[in-house]
Amino acid sequence: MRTHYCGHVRSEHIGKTVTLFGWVDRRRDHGGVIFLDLRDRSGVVQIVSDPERTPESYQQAGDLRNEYVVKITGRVTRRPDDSLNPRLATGEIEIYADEIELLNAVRKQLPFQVSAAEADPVREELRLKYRYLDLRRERMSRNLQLRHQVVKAIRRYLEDAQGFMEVETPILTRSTPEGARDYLVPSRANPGEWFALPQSPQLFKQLLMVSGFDRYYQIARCFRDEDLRADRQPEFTQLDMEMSFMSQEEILQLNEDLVCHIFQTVQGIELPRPFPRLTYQEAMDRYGCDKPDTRYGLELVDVSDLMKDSGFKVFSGAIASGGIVKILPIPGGNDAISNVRIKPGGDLFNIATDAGAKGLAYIRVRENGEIDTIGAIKDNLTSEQTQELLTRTGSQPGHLLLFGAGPGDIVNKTLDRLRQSVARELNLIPPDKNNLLWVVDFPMFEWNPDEKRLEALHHPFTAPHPDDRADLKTARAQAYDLVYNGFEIGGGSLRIYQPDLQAQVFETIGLSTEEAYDKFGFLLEAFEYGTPPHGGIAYGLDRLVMLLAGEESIRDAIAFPKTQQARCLLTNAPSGVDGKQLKELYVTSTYKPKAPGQADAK
RNA sequence: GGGACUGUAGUUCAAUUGGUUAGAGCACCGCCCUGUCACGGCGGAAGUUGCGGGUUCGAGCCCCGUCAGUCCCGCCA
Repeated sequence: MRTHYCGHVRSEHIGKTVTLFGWVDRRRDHGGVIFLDLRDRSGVVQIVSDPERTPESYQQAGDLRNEYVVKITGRVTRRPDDSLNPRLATGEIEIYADEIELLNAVRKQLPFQVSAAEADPVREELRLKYRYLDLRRERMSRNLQLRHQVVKAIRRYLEDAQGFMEVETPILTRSTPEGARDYLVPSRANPGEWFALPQSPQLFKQLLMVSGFDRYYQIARCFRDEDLRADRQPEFTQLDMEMSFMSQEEILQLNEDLVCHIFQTVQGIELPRPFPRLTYQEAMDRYGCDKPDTRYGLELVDVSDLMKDSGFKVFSGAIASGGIVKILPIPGGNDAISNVRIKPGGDLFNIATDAGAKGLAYIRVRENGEIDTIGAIKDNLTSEQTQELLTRTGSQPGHLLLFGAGPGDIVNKTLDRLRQSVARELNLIPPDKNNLLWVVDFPMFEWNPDEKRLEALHHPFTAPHPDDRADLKTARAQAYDLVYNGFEIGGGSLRIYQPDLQAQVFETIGLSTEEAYDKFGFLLEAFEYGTPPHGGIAYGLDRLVMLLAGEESIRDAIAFPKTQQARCLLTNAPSGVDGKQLKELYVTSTYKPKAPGQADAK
């Protein structure tokens, strides 16, 4: 009996004859026996070519180098030697080759060692140029398999357990209201007009609700033409969901279920439930951030009321002009953080000023309960105020207190960045911790100082909290984000389904009825044909996979990612096109793209 | 648009204050040994120091420009 076990040979196959396909990963010759490591997508299997058994196979194996695609037929045996090396993929079983067929050659010198030890770094530029080889490496192969497992778990749960249905939405479409820059595609059939690639399927999924597909999901590709980061790519994948007739509470419950299912099936991790919830206000108060990393403490303390009448004008002045004063207390900060770093030119000072702060005040709590600080603070604090301040911040000897004073958004931004930086430096972040939490009750709108108007924080179809209808300007939204270890991995909202309320929201953000209809009249018209109450959520799939894989770059969760300059080093896209193509598209350009690396040409 | 870091053999790195013929591990090639598994031994080949210019008696190292990659700010849910 000959069984085909390509890529899945395990100890239960011992005694059977198998056929395997793969790449010769390494070849060694010992004691007249030739060993081949065969790499395929399940890892590495050791092949033994025994000269006493089959002279032909020995001859073939002897001619091999580490550079062939092969088909090997042989018998699975247990390794005779019991000194197994558990670190290696090979070991427990091996295969006596009866026949080795060379299917294809491989260039003898690879750009980098595919089988190199995990610790061996390779320049990312090279990895991206030869991505197909990079993906052969164990780490990347594992990441893509993990991604596949996550998607499979999502589909199983949503379709089989919850009755969701996947619907594909257009890639060539209109601009949606997310607010990022669009990728545009010229229309040959409609001279001078342009498609936009979707920033998300937002409008289409709401239309599907009107159509009666009350539980929709899609693994959806999205595009945003903004600058890249370690966790941002110009094209990325969302798990996009929308459902009708469900309350916010029901949506959160279903999604907790989904996320627990993913962690359970993919990682074998049982997440504690229910997920903690923070209101937006609590998150900003305690962490200065709407996606707080709650794996460690370092919570912020508001001392505005204490400093209101302080003689220290930086503090009292900030409050007088509508700002706040908050403290980031750092246990052990006295020893760990020197004054040089807090004062002008220091790294922590720079973090503060980069965030918009004017400076960085501090107090050091000494052994005897005394405090060290700059004179201007010390001279203007009564001993009662000092005591209250130390009590509120839970200060012990050794604490360093960093102050933020000024407009609330700048103070929060400053202390949030300092908090994260300090936590990393002091190793306060526990490994292997999975903190998931909901942030709820986001505000509906945010003041845009540049355009001098209110802006929808989420998007303009987000429903306001039913208790806050009286004054929409300050209303909370029925919007929620899912935060995982300080990363926003999902966000959504209940949507507006009543036309009059929608009109009020447009009015609030200064969008006239005409402008609104011009932008998304098709959606507003659809809503006149009986819209069910609905809401949804979208997850950043690449980011989720990155975090589950323990990677620090989203690129390591994507098969073929772009560089920070939004180029593909493998295909060298984007590229210039010939004039004929442009002419067909009625696109004229006076800008001649330079070839990448042109300056290198002689 | 801005800031920081990086670029040396196929690859990962080293090279004192600017000073001889730019070194090492892995990979590659040859020979030997060996049920090996990061095998071992001996030998070999391999370099426009990203590219262009400048300073200098002399530049991998200093200066200017440029290309590429990474991280961050702005931007972006």
